[in-house]
Amino acid sequence: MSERKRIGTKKKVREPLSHERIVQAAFALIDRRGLAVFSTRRLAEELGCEAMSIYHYFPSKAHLFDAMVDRCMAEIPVPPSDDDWIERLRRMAFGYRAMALRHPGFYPLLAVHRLNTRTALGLLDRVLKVFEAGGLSVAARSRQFRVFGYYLTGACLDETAGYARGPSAAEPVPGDEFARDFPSIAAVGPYFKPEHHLKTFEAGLEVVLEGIRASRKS
Amino acid sequence: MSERKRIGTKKKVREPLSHERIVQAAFALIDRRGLAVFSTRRLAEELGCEAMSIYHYFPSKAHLFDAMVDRCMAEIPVPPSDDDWIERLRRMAFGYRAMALRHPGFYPLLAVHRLNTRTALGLLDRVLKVFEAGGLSVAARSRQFRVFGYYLTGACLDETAGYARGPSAAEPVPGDEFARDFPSIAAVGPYFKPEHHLKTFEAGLEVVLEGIRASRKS
DNA sequence: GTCATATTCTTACAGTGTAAGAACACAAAT
DNA sequence: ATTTGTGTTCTTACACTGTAAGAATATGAC
Repeated sequence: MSERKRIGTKKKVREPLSHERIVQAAFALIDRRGLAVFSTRRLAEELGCEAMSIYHYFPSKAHLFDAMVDRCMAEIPVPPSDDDWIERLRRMAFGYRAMALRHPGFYPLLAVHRLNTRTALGLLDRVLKVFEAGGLSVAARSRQFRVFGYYLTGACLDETAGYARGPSAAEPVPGDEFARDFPSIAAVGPYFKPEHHLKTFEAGLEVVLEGIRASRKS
Repeated sequence: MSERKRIGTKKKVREPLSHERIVQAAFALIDRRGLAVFSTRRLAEELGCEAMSIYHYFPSKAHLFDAMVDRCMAEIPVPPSDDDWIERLRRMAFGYRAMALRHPGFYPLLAVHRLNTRTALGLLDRVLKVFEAGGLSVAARSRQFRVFGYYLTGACLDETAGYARGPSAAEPVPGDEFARDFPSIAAVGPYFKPEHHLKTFEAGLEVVLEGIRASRKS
């Protein structure tokens, strides 16, 4: 690692491309400017290369997205197995949410993405093992696992791309009409701000976890 | 309405375009072939016209999607207010799910769409009124309303575009390796089939509803 | 008929993902 | 130092997208 690239001269020196660098740049671009404006050409611009150069590392945009999904899943920590199983689920839920909030632009894509890479399946498998450790029957843990996932997906989607942020061409209803025609929404409006998201997430999570714990008897 | 169009002759007779007909055709196309292959040109083909003719009725694709979202929201029945409030929430949850399942191709778009049309806001307002009827404080109903929505969104997304259906370029892990490397997933596999979706949805919904009911005291 | 208006189509453009292959870089072998 | 090979990057091209601008057509009023 002595003088392999002569950094600092004016001569078109550039970090060479790599899977890692491309994935990083894609996250940076998407989480900063949104999925809607993402394209291979813009990503290439960000990387300082031509669009087709990316295809030497990823055979298609879909494969790049797969790699990004994989990376997101790998970021989620799985707590040690000597903790209480419910506590482990709670920790993983927070870990999942933290991942989503680190990638607000990308998360909506992850939420509807098929999870069939080894990394993703490995995580799901480990989550299911926690349900097994809790002593749930096959039927119970398959259900509770899904309910757990439903809640996490819905919550993270709302916090990242929620209906206040999603795309829409309709112009918003003006403030005064809004207050008159939708008084119940207006009343809770202040509580819909981001600073209440964590509390809401926690409250809902506890309910879901309580349901999971209770399902052990049935 | 006697002989306005002479139906049945070979002469290029065609139902004239309309907002309604375009929206219907868009639902048909998307729910049959998926969002990925949808385009204005293909929709025009389905309608028997040219792509630009659609723009006389909707100023952009985004506006068409807005109209479709609106229509979906209008399809959800709101139960009469003399029922028990929890029962009303349960009914609306099933109504919402039924809407999603009627439009499996379109739902993923709806799930991340901003809801700021009058129709959509009207529905949200009526849902919030149910929480008010239940006697929840402003803070409690703002939270429980969101948790309710999180669950519905996550569940319907999974049932329509779930991770078993979403896009992915990665080739699936072969069966024998799967059983060896991901035994916990393999064990619950049979329970992940669509015939178990309803039971799972109901189980999770009851947990969420119980949480909502319990939040009245706090 | 003529005319006004509403509807539909033609053409065109900038942007997309990516196939095919040319051009380049650089280490090892001569 | 030159050649060779191999991995990396770029050039060009194509079929597709959403939609702007305006021409052509249909429809009904007078």
